[in-house]
Amino acid sequence: MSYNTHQKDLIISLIQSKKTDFSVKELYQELLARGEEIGQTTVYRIVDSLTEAGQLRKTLGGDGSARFQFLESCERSGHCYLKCEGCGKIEHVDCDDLCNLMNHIKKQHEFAINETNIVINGICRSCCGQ
Amino acid sequence: MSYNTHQKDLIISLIQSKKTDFSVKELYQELLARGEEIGQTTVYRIVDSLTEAGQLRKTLGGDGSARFQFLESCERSGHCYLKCEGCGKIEHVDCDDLCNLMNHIKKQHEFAINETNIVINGICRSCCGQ
DNA sequence: CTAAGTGCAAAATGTTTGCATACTT
DNA sequence: AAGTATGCAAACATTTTGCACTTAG
Repeated sequence: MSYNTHQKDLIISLIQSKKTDFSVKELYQELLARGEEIGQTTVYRIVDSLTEAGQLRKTLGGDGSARFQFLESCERSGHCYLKCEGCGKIEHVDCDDLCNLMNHIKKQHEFAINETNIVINGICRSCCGQ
Repeated sequence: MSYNTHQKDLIISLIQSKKTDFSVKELYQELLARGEEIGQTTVYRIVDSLTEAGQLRKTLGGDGSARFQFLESCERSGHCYLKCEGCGKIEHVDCDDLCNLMNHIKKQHEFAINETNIVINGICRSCCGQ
């Protein structure tokens, strides 16, 4: 089983408030800056377990280190994430066109899509104007 | 400018034959196993420059190290990659449903999609049967 | 001949592990 | 009390850098 600890609470409430992706280092330093007491190793361990539990998605940042995104639990079909390569912000999209695409791929290409995991990269509106 | 070297030729012809993704280490060791003379640093450097040039796509492997996929040049809209999480094989898809989805996202969500970069993960037919 | 590329060894970075201590239940 | 989590320091792995040497044009 698993215990509830102060450190887990700290991390979970912090990542739930995040609208962009983040690295372990950023998380750790943000907690330190708030005066919270936590070890870097613990941040690694909690982030890993949340990733295994499917609450975070792990990706590769431009600098080569791992970055994580908070995933709201969203089981239903026809859902994907738009990730801005400018500011790192993640948007959610639910729509019929995506549903159609996924059905097409499943049937025509005989490919079982991992639906928790669809990320489309690009530039969001506010970054585009700059 | 840039020079054509033996090492570049080696790497480019090797990655073009690859149907799955790969790490720098795998590339390096495969070359060594063939008796080719090349330094690990050089593999890193050439793979990096190919990535910058858009010929490779960099992702994060389960073990935390970087993996690369060879991307055929495919500028047109309505194209994406299906990556099997079982065997690592990459398939290409071109279809109208994807085009529709991308138009929808562009217009409705005001998001400029990076079309060179769309990867959908899942399990391919042959891995599914296992 | 000059600019670009290579490869070694060393350094830097990101991540994991061993272990003694502290906390949850 | 027993099992789990924490945090430090050390170990590890991957990737990058400095520099002398080689190669392509």
